[in-house]
Amino acid sequence: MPNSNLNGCLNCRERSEIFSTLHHNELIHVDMCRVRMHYGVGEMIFKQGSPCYDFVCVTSGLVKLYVESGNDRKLIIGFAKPVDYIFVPGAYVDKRHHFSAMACEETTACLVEAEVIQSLVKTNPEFSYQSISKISAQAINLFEQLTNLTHKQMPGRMADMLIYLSHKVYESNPFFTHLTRQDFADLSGMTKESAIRVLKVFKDDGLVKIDGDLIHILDMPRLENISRNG
Amino acid sequence: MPNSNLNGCLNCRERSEIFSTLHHNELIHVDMCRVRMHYGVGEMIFKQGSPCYDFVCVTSGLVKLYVESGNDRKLIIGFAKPVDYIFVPGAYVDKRHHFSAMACEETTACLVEAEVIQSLVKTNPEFSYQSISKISAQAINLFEQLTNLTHKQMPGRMADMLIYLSHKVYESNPFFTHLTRQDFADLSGMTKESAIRVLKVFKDDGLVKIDGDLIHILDMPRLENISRNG
DNA sequence: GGGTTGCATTGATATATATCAATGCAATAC
DNA sequence: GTATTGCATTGATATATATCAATGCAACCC
Repeated sequence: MPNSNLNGCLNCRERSEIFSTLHHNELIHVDMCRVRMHYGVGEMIFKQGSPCYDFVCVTSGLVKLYVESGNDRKLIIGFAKPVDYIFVPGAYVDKRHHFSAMACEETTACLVEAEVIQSLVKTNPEFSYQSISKISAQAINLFEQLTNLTHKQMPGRMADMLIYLSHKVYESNPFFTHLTRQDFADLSGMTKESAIRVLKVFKDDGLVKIDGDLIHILDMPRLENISRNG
Repeated sequence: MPNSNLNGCLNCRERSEIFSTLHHNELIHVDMCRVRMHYGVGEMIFKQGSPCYDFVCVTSGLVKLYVESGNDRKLIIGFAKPVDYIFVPGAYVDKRHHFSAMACEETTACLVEAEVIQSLVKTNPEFSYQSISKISAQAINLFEQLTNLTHKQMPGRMADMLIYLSHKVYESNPFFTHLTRQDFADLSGMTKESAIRVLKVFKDDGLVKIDGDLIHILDMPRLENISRNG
């Protein structure tokens, strides 16, 4: 049964601001409709272009969100980690996904029918205000990503990415990551080979230390400086 | 008096979907709070980083929206034309503007205190749903812009830009524009010189005809092909 | 008319970045 | 134990793009 765990959504309410805006009976309703899913590393949660039926909330693991262009290049636009819900803008526009979501680690997520969530927007003003804030914040991040990727050269973009991973995704330094060099490249808009070369320079300059999956930013001020000067 | 024109917002309701969601008394209220402004070419309507006090709705002319990065490079992320309101995501996040708005032609716009609009989000579910749709559509455009700018080379980006101008901004072909070569460059993420060179190739290849401010796309299928193949 | 200003254009050159091809290297499969 | 697979790394090279410097050219000013 989907809501066999009685503390399901109530538990998440304590950890995610979005659920705190829901009234008790709304939360119960969401909880009833919820399906718990597990995804292995590399498994697709949803794919760009496909119809969007479900609202997805990540409860454990890590999910990368990326856009694909024709020539099978990818650009990672962000991550979802516990307890983030993935705002799907297409749900309010054309009922299609405009980016893909893939598990980068063993991941569990709750799915709720998109209709259920969207009807909350129409009945709960707090919830809709939260939704607007969420998508607004996402748009603001996209502005920054746009200028970073178009106005900076590779070292600046790589520095941005490392700082982003440390501050926003893993929230620690050093941090463990299972991201591949290709992911690094897809995050900073360059080829895998270029990513490797830039990282090598950073290592040689004593900016970072990379030990397998462990990344340690040794000189954050200098890295921030590289980010600033593009 | 701001609402000397009795048909003010009522008139816009007929031309812009966002106002059609407002109830009569809400519209009257917005109309009462509204200030009509005029901007000359090159005049700034609001600047990135500044506090956002006002909701802006363009009633005539053309406004470019752009983000600036440290090294005084710009990237135009879109335009607002009659009757578009400019959705300011910062209003729901940190009360700051995250992009700038500048008139590219003689422009008139109505300003309404941001608070007035934001309170409508909390009282009118139709209006908040519209707001979510608007910002969602904007986010979707940003995804596309991101991949266009990072995964395509100059000819592809220039083709995208010309198609965008013809289809979405001026909605005609040929079209008159007062945009400069620098604007073209800021739209397609390259330098002014590169923009000129790419345009020259397009002209020599018979793809477009440029006569001062008049731009004529002669071979749309081929231009779309260039856009697709990056 | 001559000067100034702002934008458009061109050419020469430097630089950043991608591509291609090869090799290394650890984990897993048989 | 050897083959295989997937990812990381390196070097050589080609290409895309920016930069710099100069010139053109129309509009406007005095």
